[in-house]
Amino acid sequence: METIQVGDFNFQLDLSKPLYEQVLQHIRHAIARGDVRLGMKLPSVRDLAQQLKINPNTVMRAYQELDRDYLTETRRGQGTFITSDTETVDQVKKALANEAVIAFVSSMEKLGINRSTAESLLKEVVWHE
Amino acid sequence: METIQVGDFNFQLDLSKPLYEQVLQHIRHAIARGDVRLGMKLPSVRDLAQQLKINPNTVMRAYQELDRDYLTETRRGQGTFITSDTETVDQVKKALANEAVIAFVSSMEKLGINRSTAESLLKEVVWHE
DNA sequence: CCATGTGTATTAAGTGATACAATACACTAA
DNA sequence: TTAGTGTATTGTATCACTTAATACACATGG
Repeated sequence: METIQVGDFNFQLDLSKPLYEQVLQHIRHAIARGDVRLGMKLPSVRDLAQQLKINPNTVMRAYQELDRDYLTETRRGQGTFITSDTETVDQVKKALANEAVIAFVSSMEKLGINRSTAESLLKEVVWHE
Repeated sequence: METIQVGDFNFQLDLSKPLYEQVLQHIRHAIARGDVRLGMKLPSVRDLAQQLKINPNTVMRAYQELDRDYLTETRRGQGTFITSDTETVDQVKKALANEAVIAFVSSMEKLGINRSTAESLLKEVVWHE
């Protein structure tokens, strides 16, 4: 799997999921983790597309979704900029974390695994951070 | 979302995921939870298809995947039967649980959330079982 | 043997999501 | 004015999924 570095971002694209979704997630997670400077300008649609060797429309779709969540603000003729609002970032991060928690609990319930067993399973896992 | 009862199974199909995968998961989870009698016969391909209002080929695909994991055994001309081997069931259950755990940990890591914080988030969730 | 109920295989067709390509337009800054 | 942005439209291609129709293979019970 090829890794492409663009600015502060490390993209790893494959065909297991839609490309626009992967681009979206990479940037969203980078913002949520605090790995990028708030307020910074993202690469232009054409630029990122060229570096990732994908279609500009695909990048645009990812940027539009970021805009919808107010994680970025797009200014026509200028570019797309990461929000400076810490509040928004924190909110999105919490929402994503919550989704993951819900998904996990749901999986455990579907398998008929109770809370304490699930917690035990979690303790057995090695954590890379 | 419509619920269709077939034998011991409660199916809830939608268009968010492939149908064959949903059928597969319903049955697999029912087996893993111990909600069904081991050794029992599953509905015939044509029968289940008719009741779920989907194509027999789609059901067959689900059955074939169950067979691959040895959760069922298909006998030509007779039908598809759930395994009686508790070992196999337990093994599949563990594998599915492990997948879920890994997915959760991975999500947390991508968001830059550490182990103890993740555990705290989990504690806040209401558990329905 | 035959009828019926099983699973299996093949082929064709339709649909929807995704992605690409080409092009044109709108806005901003230098 | 020019270059660099985002935006919009239209068409095309591809792939996964699903359906449909049909035929075949095997097992069981009359």
